[in-house]
Order: sequence, then structure tokens, then C-alpha cells
Amino acid sequence: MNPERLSRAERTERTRERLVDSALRLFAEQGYDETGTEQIAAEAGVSPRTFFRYFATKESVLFFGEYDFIRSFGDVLLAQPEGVPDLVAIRDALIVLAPSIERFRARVALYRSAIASSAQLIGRTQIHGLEHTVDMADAIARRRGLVVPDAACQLLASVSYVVLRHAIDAWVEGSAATTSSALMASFDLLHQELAAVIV
Amino acid sequence: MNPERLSRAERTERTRERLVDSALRLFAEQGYDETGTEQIAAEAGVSPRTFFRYFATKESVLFFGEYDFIRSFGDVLLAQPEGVPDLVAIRDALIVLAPSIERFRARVALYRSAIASSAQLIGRTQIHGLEHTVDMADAIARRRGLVVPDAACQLLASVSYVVLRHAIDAWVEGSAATTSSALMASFDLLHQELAAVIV
DNA sequence: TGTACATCAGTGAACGCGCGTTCACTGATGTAC
DNA sequence: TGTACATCAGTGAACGCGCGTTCACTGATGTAC
Repeated sequence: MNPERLSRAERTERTRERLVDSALRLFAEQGYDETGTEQIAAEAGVSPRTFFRYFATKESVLFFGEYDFIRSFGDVLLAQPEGVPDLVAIRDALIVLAPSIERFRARVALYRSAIASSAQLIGRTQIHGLEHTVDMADAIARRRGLVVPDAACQLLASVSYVVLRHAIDAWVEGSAATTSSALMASFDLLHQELAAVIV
Repeated sequence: MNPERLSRAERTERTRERLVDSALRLFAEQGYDETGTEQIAAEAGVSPRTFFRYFATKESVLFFGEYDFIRSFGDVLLAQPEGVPDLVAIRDALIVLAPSIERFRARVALYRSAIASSAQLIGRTQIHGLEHTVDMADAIARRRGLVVPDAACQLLASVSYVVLRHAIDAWVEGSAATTSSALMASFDLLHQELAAVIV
């Protein structure tokens, strides 16, 4: 059936990757709503039916693996030393995690174009952002020994998430070479601005 | 065909209103994605086909008339006296316009439930918000004698829009009796918070 | 190493469903005279 | 006031389209012996 000899696991992974790549490129090029699952499948070299073997919905091909690293945020944050201020611990935890996306810079850029092309995806992204913020607030609460996050944890999580997105923006647009330097710069900027108004 | 004697204009308006009411209620109750255009039509007492005579898409029944009053913002802002600070002029312009939605408080509450039920609508709302902010920035630029809005106009517009939404939230949730008092309170809060950090 | 069987990636075909369109029509309101 | 015609709200039926499902199958890889 196939000229190349691949194990089942290899073949599965390769097909999934082709589907994700094709989808991402087509969504970014011509828009999410203008791209059909059949076209994605054709581009990936599989039959239309096979798309739904890998992804339950058209949307899920896009969010496959998206912001995976945030799921580890809680553990990494708790591993930070107790002495340092929370905001610094948050920054350092993100600096530990963010490099895992550096391999995918081109993909992240396409991903953002794809999102921007559809109201549905913009909304889904906003929902995801809220979920991430809740997760981060939970982690911050644990670091502070709270069972349930209070308003301060929630605010800190919201601010940190905004700064994270700011940093990733800078990194994707090329004004920062690495996610680490982008995060350092964005958190520094936050410190400066706060210092300026608090005096 | 119909027991009641209505002029064409009256009949058209009544049917449209019934469709909007039915859609809003059903969307808020059972969710946007779970509500079909056929069900809306049935609820409004017309045939499925008639829905699309009034609205080109399922989505447009929801945004019919939405935030209409912002379209007049530019004119009203320019009518404010020149002497007063811009932020006060913006507040006063919104206070002139916002009462026009007071008749629809129940509808606005449903509208927000409906939006929250669907990623697509959340995304559309975000897009609308950006458009409104751009319009407001244009108006502020005109008041300042600028041809094109600069960064300050855009920032002022963004902040004002956030405050406007904050005020409408308070009004819908019942913690302010009128849109005017809600706007006064929200802008006062902004002043206080800024004064506190600027010292 | 070889044989028999199990598993699984990929596929074809047919279908359900909801949005939105097209064509052709009915019966009421509106208007010209 | 009455008649003839124009306009328009509402409708029925049929269709296109894309997402997602169901059923049944093929042919390769994987495994037990």
C-alpha cells in the first residue's frame, strides 16, 4: 500500500502532522471558514474520511497541542524558591516552560493568522485564555498556601497572562530572539511602568 | 389571511420584532448553537422561509440594532463644549446617548447570555468592540483637530470603551438604576484609581 | 524462520443535519384613475 | 366610492453545501506459537 516502511506509530504521527501542517497553512492563507476539511485532507494526501479519524471536529485540528506548556505551569511554579517575590517566580516558571514552543515559531505565526481569520476561533481563543488564567490563579494560590484563589491571585494571574501574550507577540514578530529574552523584557517593562506610577 | 388589520410597515415591524424576541430568548435559554432558525421562526409564528426574508444570516438576528447608539458618538462628542477635558466630554457624550438603550434592559441581559453561549458570538463581539474603539478614536481625533488618530486618541478610546462596558455591566446587573448614574460611577472610579497611583 | 491470526490505518459510500438560496406562487394591502 | 392593477409579506418545495457519523471493507503491520 505504501512504498515507505513505517511502523504504525510512525505512520500515525506522520499523518497527524501532515494534517495539522496542511490545515494551519490553508487556514492562514485563505481563512478558516473558506477552508474545508476535504481540502485539508487532499493537501495532506489522505482521503476526506481520514481527517475525522484524527480530529473529531474541524476546529480541533487547529488547537492540537496549543499552549500545552501552560498545563505544566502549576508544577514548575511550585518548584520555584519560596524566597523570591511571586511575580518573579511566575516569570521564571514561564521562562522554564516557554522554550518548548521555540521549535514551532513558524507554526505559531501561522496559528495566529488562522485565528484572526474567524470569529469562532477568536472567541474560542478568548475562552481558552480565561481557562488558562483560572489555572494560573489556582497555581498561584497553591504557592501562597491558599485552598482557593482570592482576588489577588486572580489579578496576578490575569496580569501575568497578559504579559505572557505580550512576550509571545514580541517573539513571533521577531523583536525578541528567544522566548526567555521576550519574557524578561516584557516583565521588565511591567516593572518599569508600575514603578513609574507608584513612585 | 390575517384577522388583524395592519399596514404593511406595521406588519413588517411586528414580524421583525417577534423574530428578534424569539431568537434572543431561545439563544439565552438553550444556547445559540443549539437553536435552529426553524425553531425561531416557529416561536415567532412564521414559516422557516420567512426568517431569511428578514435576516440574511442566523447571526444577524442577534446583532440587529446592537450598540446602535455608538454610531452617533462622533456627532455628540463634537457637540460637547471645548473647554472641558476630553475624558469628561467623552463621559458626557456617552451619558447623552446611553439612555436610548434603557428601554431594552431585559433584552440587553438576554443578549449577553446569548453571546456567552457561543464561541462564534464571543469572537464577533470582540471584533465589534475593536470597530467601536476605532470609531471612538476617530471621533476623539476630530475633537482634537487631528486628521488621523494618534496613539493617545486610541488609548483614550480603548479606556473609554472599557469603562462604558463596565458601566453597562453594572446597569444590567442592577447595581445602578440608570445608564447615566452607572457611567458617572464608572468614570469616577477610573478617576479615583488613576489619582491614587499618580498621586 | 515461518505460519496463522489479531490489530489497526486508511478508505468508500451513504446518510443526517442545519444554514442559506432559488423559483414560483398566494393573497392581502396600496394606489391610480 | 368603485374598479383595475401594482406591490409586497409570507409561503412551499426543492436544492447546494460543508460538517460530522455510521457501516462495512481492504490491506498492511504486529504478534503468538
